Amino acid sequence: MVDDTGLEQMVCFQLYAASRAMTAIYRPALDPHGLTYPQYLALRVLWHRGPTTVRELGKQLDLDSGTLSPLLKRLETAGHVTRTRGTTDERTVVVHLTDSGRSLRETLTDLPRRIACSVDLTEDEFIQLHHLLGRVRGTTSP
Amino acid sequence: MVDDTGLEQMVCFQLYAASRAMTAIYRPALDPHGLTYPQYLALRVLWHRGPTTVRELGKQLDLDSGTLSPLLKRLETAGHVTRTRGTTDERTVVVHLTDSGRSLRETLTDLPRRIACSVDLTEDEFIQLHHLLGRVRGTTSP
DNA sequence: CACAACTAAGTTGCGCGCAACTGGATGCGG
DNA sequence: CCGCATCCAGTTGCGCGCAACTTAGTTGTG
Repeated sequence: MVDDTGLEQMVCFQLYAASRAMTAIYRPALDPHGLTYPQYLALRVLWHRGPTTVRELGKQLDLDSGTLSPLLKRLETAGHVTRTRGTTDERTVVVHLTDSGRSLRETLTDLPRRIACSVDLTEDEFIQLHHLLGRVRGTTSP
Repeated sequence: MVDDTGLEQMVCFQLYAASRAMTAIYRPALDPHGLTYPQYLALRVLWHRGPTTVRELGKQLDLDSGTLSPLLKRLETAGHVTRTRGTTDERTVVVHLTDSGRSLRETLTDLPRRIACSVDLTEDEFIQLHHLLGRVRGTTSP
């Protein structure tokens, strides 16, 4: 099982493959609503925090404006959010949920739970995985 | 720390963010050689297995021809591999390393070790993480 | 106040991922 | 041997990610 590709490499590939596998699990649930997984993540932040600047969305999701600007524009044309210039600082753009965007929260409310059930990990394993991924993120991003 | 976004959701996002963080760590090491992380993974398979069909590469990397065909074409124009039709089965395409592709193996030989050092996890934590990611992959992909 | 340094968002360009499809090769049942 | 389902790569189209750059607005400093 452990071949000569090296354990660390394997971990990195596993990360890469597992991440894609997880978003693949979300896809069939999000597709009917015309949402992608990153769009869903952006909506989650908005559901959680209310009106949010692009910059703050970027901090929460670890994405830059090069990714977020087109993504938010698509969410806007889909009718889920509006984008308005900030009043005090006109450089910023504040993203607001529309009724459509808010209503998605309820229709998708039990999604994470359903996903968790389809992934065969125990509660403890979820916590361990969460902890380890947090450490990877913590030691790599700063 | 655990807010109302739900633990499973957090794990999924952590996976998504950690995967991108890891490939970001590889980037500065691969960039000078004009390689991307997925290209590096494909080369690893070729280093490990020798001449390999596109289909087998897809199985190893969990990618389809829609992703691999252009990737391999770029590796070919970069001079690292050649692609030739299979002799017995002319549907298949066998990917061979060139001298250039083989030489990369030596220049990048200690890369995983260096990456592992820059990620502050213990040996045990690497093993745990590897195991948990394997379980996620195992329970989601089939 | 003037002006440089900085910042926020957007744009461009490129390489993935993945769905949907195409075309050529293979194999298998009749 | 023929026709038809199946399989392998490749192509197309679209949405990320991310680097590099642009534009517009803000802040700080003399």
